[in-house]
Amino acid sequence: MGKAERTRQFIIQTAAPIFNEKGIAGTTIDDVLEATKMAKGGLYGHFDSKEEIAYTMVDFLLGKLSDKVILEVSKEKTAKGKLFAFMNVYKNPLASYIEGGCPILNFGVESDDTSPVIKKKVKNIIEGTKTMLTEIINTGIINKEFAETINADDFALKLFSMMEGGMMVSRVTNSNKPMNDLIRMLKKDLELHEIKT
Amino acid sequence: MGKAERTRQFIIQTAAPIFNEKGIAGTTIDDVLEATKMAKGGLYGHFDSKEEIAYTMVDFLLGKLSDKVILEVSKEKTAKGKLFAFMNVYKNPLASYIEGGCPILNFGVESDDTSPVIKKKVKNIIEGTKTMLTEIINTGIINKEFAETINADDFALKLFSMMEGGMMVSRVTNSNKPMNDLIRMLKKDLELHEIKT
DNA sequence: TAATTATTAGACTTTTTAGTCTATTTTTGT
DNA sequence: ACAAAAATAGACTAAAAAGTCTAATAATTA
Repeated sequence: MGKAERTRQFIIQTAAPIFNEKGIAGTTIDDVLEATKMAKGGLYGHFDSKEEIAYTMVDFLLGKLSDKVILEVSKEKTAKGKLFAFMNVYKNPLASYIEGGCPILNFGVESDDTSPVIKKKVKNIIEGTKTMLTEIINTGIINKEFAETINADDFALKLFSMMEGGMMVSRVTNSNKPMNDLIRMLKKDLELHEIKT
Repeated sequence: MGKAERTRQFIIQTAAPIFNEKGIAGTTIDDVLEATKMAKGGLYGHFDSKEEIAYTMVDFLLGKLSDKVILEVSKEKTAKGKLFAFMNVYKNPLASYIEGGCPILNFGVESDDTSPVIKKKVKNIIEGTKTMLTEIINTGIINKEFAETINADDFALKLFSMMEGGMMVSRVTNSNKPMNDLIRMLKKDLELHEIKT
């Protein structure tokens, strides 16, 4: 990795949280310059426009969350363990894994009526995540970990939607309690379908 | 209502959907002028600044949603009917009651790290809505409509979070299906606690 | 290590956005 | 209908934002 690529990565890692917190429209190039202590020429040597910067930040943040989820989920062996690990990534919305909360939620809400390009990126992550959760649950059914009473598609959608909705509620109300209550409910719900061995 | 107040209301009703769709940072004064066909002098005769316009739009949109919810819920007599009516306000995220989706979600996500004033407004609506739902459920328990197995606080939070999360998922994926699936699950869930008469 | 290439600083230009001001028009109360 | 008050149009100013350019500096490699 040459100097240019290292600097590019530094810019991305340093400025990405700002985009996650203030949104794309709410973040200025000056914000990026201030955070990175770079001058304009330096920044524009690595990116052509604010739009390109924004797309890069969105890709980086969605990828970072995705990597974290995959890492945590893959540490667990059972379906139940994997689903619990997924939920645990979302606990603590006030000090979330990525500053500013869930980038899926943030960019999803910002882009749905303003940027088809970003909307598509978010859509892909949502569908990938939902598919992953569905497969975990179906594997759990096959392995006799869960009863066939559980509907994998439904549970995956419910779980994901509660994490996203809970993220917003917890962040706006300045409390981790809503999210923790939701996670507790989901874990209990899941255990209802569990086949005790 | 004099001319001034009528014009002010016209501006609010005409421009509010733009703020809901594009966000506050993403909406310009020129957007408002174009939508209302007004000139700058006209607009600034009714508002002092973009900030004041934004606050007014947020209040209007949150109030409009709140009024709609109260109207629909009050039409029903049973707790189950009221909860179903609440959910039905959220169905059809692609052609939502207010253009641009749920203002609680939109402004909650935009303001949580950028505007304490708007964040507070959203927080109040969230808490009011959750309290309303909790009271409906508790009344349902008292009236022997629901078994005491239902936890009012938990169910209210779950219901609300699923509507908000589902709103984002449905809008980003361009499909009402996620929201409709969530509503179906919630109705089924509720009926599990129902005392059949 | 010298030559070549890549990177950076920051002043400058352009564009966009917010906000002001005043002459004119419109409304309203008598 | 008319005088007083309110509202409006739109050119103008101010500020903030994005984006460009070049001389200088630093990194890379032959």
